Amino acid sequence: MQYWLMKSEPDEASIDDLAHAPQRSLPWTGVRNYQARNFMRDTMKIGDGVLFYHSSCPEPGIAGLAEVSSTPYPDPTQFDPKSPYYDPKSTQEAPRWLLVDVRYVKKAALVPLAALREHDELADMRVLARGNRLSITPVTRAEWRFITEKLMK
DNA sequence: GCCAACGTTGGC
DNA sequence: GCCAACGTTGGC
Repeated sequence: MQYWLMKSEPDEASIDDLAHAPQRSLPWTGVRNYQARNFMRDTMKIGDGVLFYHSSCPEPGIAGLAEVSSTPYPDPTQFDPKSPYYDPKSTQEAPRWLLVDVRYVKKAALVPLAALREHDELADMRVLARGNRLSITPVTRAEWRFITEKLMK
């Protein structure tokens, strides 16, 4: 059992969108970074905890909790020429991009990015590192507990 | 809209 | 394999 922080632009997929999706679950489409893909393909397991983070929006921060709800499979958007995530170099035989499904667990009062920065316990979080752009980052059990028990009440 | 930081591409 | 140029991310 591991923990993750996954960024999503709320204009694309917000915590509310996830809550109202069929089965309260959505495929995590659009990741086009190899490191983030590798986390989904190689490391994530069903049931892993997810901090659902809203990025590129007026109030960036952790908006709720989710969980990994599938094993990895090819991201269908890579094969769709009309999709902004279309990848002409990928093939059905050797798909380049794999994803997992993520299921809603709960919505919480937003824990803003600025609030995360206030706590020494979270100082090593990858998402807080200068220049961080990785959309999926591992979270330690201690960080997970601190955020879910102390900051999400 | 700005711009720092980063990942990817492609010429050599 | 190097590295400059380019495109993207994402907070502010």
